[in-house]
Amino acid sequence: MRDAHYNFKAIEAYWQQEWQRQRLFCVTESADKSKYWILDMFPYPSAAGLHVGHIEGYTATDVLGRYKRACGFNVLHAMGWDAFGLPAEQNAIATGVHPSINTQNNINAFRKQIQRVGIGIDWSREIDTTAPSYYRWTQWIFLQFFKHGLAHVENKPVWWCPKLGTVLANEEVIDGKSERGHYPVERRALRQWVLNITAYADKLLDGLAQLHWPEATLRQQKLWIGRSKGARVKFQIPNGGCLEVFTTRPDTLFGVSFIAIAPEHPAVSQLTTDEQRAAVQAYQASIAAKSDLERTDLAKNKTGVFTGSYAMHPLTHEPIPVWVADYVLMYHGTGAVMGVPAHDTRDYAFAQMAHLPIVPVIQAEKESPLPFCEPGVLIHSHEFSGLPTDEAQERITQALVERQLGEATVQYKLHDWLFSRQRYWGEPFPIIWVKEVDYQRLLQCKNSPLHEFLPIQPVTYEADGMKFYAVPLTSQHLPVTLPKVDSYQPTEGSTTPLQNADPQWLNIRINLATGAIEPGVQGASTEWIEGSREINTMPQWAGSCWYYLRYLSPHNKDRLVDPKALAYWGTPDLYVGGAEHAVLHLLYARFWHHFLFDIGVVPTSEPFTHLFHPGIILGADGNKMSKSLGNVINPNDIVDQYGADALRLYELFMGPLESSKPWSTQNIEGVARFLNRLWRTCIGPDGELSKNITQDEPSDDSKRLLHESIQKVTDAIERLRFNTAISQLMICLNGFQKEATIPKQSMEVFLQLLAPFAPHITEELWHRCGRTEAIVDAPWPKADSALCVSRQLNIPIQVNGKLRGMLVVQVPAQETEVIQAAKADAKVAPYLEQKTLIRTVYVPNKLVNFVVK
RNA sequence: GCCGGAGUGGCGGAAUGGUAGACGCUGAGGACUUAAAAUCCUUUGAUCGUAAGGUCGUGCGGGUUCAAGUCCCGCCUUCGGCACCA
Repeated sequence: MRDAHYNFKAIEAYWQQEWQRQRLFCVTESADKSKYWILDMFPYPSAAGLHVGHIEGYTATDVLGRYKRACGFNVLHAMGWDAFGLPAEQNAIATGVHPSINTQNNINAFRKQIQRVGIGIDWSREIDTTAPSYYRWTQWIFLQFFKHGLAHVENKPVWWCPKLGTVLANEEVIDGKSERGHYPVERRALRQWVLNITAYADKLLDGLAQLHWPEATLRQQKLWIGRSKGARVKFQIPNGGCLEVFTTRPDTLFGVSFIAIAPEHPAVSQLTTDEQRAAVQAYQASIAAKSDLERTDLAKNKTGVFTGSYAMHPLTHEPIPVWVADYVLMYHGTGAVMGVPAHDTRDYAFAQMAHLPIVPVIQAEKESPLPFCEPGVLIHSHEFSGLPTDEAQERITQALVERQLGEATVQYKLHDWLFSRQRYWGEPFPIIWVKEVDYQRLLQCKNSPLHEFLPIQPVTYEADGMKFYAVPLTSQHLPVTLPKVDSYQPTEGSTTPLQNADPQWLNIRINLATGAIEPGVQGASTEWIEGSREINTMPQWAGSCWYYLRYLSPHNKDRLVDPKALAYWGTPDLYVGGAEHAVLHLLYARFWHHFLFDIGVVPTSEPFTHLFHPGIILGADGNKMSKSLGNVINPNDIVDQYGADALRLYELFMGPLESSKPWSTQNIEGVARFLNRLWRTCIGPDGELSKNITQDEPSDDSKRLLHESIQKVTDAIERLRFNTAISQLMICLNGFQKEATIPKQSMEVFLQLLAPFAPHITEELWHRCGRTEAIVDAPWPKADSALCVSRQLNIPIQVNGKLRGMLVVQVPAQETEVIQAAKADAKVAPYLEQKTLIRTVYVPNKLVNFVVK
């Protein structure tokens, strides 16, 4: 292969094949080398193929990986597929073809695309969340949650999306629409699996402190967890019992002029007097008819109706009117609030609407209009008057505790994680539902293998007057694979496509003593209990919560992750992926990892200590790339036209990695020219190494340029400022070309610097220079800082901060000499005449500034 | 509404408080060519001036400093996030 012109197609194909053949990027634990683990958020293999945005991220990590490797690190860079999820299932519904077929096709296309841009991946570690050998461990982790009482079943109002035929987690609902597909959602009460993430709220919050993450992402997680300290306060109500409210401002307790409860609050009908019943019921009906979007519209005026009842203030014993108001949300706190109009904006608006008293109980430092929502000093608050907010909160809470009418508590915005979907293409739950009597028999059979994941508190649900108990299958039953079904069509209510599976799969019996399972209905006996399988599947997030761990020992059959591999690789040194996962994936995965830490599976509590979000690549029109706008760039077309190296180089040259930037096919010409110029510089018209590449010693100027480039490129890669690294490489090549000849040793160093960005062309030229090892395995060049300093410098001379002249000085320059010369400079002197020199600022090797009057 | 990021030539963007606009694109002029493409050279912030050179200039208004794109205060625009969370 001795092309005279830059035949990127042949070069790229050849080296990609060669790297594969040599298994160049396959790594193993190696005690004599430091590890560097670089992790990309693995993609969902969509039918649309890899996006230029994916490539930007993978190229960035590849550049870092190749660079670290040249620096002597043992670099782990693996790839996998987050392949469960709705689009494959929607396709299955439309075509009747099993989602796994479609998924495998997409995976093959994605893998090929990634290989085509030359990303250095250890493909021996490839994982696929839909492979039974993988989801066996997803199911195993679920069973651990189950065993530790963190997974249970609730019949609760959930977001139901009729179009998708499934429920969605809070996080998957945006403005009353599904995150995927933007279909309307509604509230429905359904039986659901729930993971108790709120039990980890504090750990997830506290753990943020040790993370090197973008500030905005840390803030988003913090706000999402939404920890608020406050108190629960009981207001006694007429027919006995209490109305409990949550407040973060117990210090304003004496300013309560009403209590507002959510329209769905269970105490509404008890509290409603006969005179008010019609009005309250009409109000409830009007709220029920509204969508959540309408209800939560901030701009709307406050509404509500009086129940006719009064609750008793816990400290003053005064009667407080109880209102029903839809600005109170049933799903937060207790679904009831104490209205303190003087010190809460919402309560203030409500009180004005309802003509309720507004009693100030907090004094502001200076005159402030009501509502005043800041801390201050208490007034009109009996013995607590005069106390500052923070002290009053403690004292008043204490007073409530003494009367058993309140307690200090912490409330989270974070809700438990809705963990089941009424769909087909997801991990089946390894759970069997049995009757109460059978569960009791299981409990008595103390040596049963089925106790492996049995929780202390049974997980149950009731239907048609029957109570069902969840029995966890054992490790030996895993994986529970997806059965074949005739129809993937989503269903109404709480049935799911798995309901259509073979009854032999749906109904099984389990041997209490041995844990053996047999298909179909065969009747119970002394040894066997009968049950039916859970027919929900897990949400798409499940598989992505722990995939990175599997990269460390992807083929291990006995363990989720090999502890030896874990001890060597630790946690990823850098995790790169989109900011759109700031709360969803990153919070869920942290939760799982914290839990795995608690049960001793992993040695650290946090999975991702260093995180980076690449910016989005927009269409040439500045809009987000989308089919409907017709501004989508297909990376395959770019690779065909300009080559993978040009694509890689351009994507990183566009701008800083973290910022969003528009695509410009015109600008890619620039980097393509740069690569062509490099080729022509190295290869002569005969296809051999150019005559201009010589064994000469480099000139001082070119030596300085090279070492300056080593320094700048190295520093830029370390700081992920790839765009400036590339510009320095362009400067370097421009400089080389000004010389009559280029020393081969300089060119080889230049190729090494460019290699992480444009691995194919540099590998080719490197070998044509006569080198035999892979360019990534040549040690990264070191800058000689002594060579970087120029012997001559241009020193700007300012007068009163304005540039007036330029001085050329020899480098070890004496201050007095420089200043003398500066004063004497023909362009500067006139500005100093007739003036008094007040001050002379001299910054060595930088500038001179004369301050005159 | 609240919280955060960002505003620099015709465009993408550079610039540890120290020569604003590196590098690239585009445009203009030129060389090579029968011609074109490719390539190479010159030039390309605005403005005044024949020129030397001057003045202005990093969203707007102030401030700190010998010196501000960079730091501080107050706005505007824009992009994200949250959105009655008590």
